[in-house]
Amino acid sequence: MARHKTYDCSSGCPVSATLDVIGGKWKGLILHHLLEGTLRFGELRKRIPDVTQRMLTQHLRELEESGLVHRQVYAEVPPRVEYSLTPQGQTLRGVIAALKSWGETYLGRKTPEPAAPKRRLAVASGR
Amino acid sequence: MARHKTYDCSSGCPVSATLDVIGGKWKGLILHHLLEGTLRFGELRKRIPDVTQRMLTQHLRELEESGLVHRQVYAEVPPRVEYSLTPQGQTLRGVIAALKSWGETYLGRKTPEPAAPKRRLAVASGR
DNA sequence: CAGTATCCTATTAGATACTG
DNA sequence: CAGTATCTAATAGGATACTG
Repeated sequence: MARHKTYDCSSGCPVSATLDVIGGKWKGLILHHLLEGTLRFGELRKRIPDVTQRMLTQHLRELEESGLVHRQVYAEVPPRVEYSLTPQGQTLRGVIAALKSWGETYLGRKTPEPAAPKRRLAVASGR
Repeated sequence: MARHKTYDCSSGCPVSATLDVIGGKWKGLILHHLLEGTLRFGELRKRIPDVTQRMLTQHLRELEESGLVHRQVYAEVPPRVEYSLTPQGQTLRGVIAALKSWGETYLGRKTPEPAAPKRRLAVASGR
């Protein structure tokens, strides 16, 4: 999501810092797939059908700048570019796993659209 | 971030689902503070100085709609509203902890602005 | 194949003022 | 105190066309 700038809760928001890095619309997915191995640009596209070329490129660049993804360009023709996780990127495995596991439970417990119970009503007599 | 809509990788992106729910600019922080106990609106503001009133309200509403936060309104004057995590919200504890822990290491390993090594250079002779 | 370049829309967030 | 209402600015994201 490239919120890498303004971040003044100086050295106090590791939670936000992590979300800044992995919180783009497709970054979770990209990381998830790269955790299973090196992939070429086109292979990533196939695994994430709804991402546009532009967004995939952009997010990969951001992940690269964050030091999580390595971009290996082979000087061939046709060109070949392989993406893989850096050692630091690999350390995200546990985090992604936690997100995935929680999400599975959350999606399981929740019907797609609960259509809000009634909105704004939860009053108690003051004590 | 309220990307709760378009989400067609039907039942396949629990990672994204989780990020949709906790990925707002301030949601991680809000959740983090509420994990330590019930807080009033104003108390949350003090703990997250840079959030605007509007954003805090909005994110709290979204978290409430996601079923993670409970909003308790006391019919007093001056008004008092307390926010706490629902049981489902509590289940996020491990996730937030993982984000926090990873973020601490990440921030520790990374100087604020590495000023990019040289940009776009990582070629290898094709094999 | 693996991108860039443009253009454009939608979503998010911030500032400021007002209120039950 | 705990919000709403407006208005505006900044970003993120998408569509499409073109290229080394």
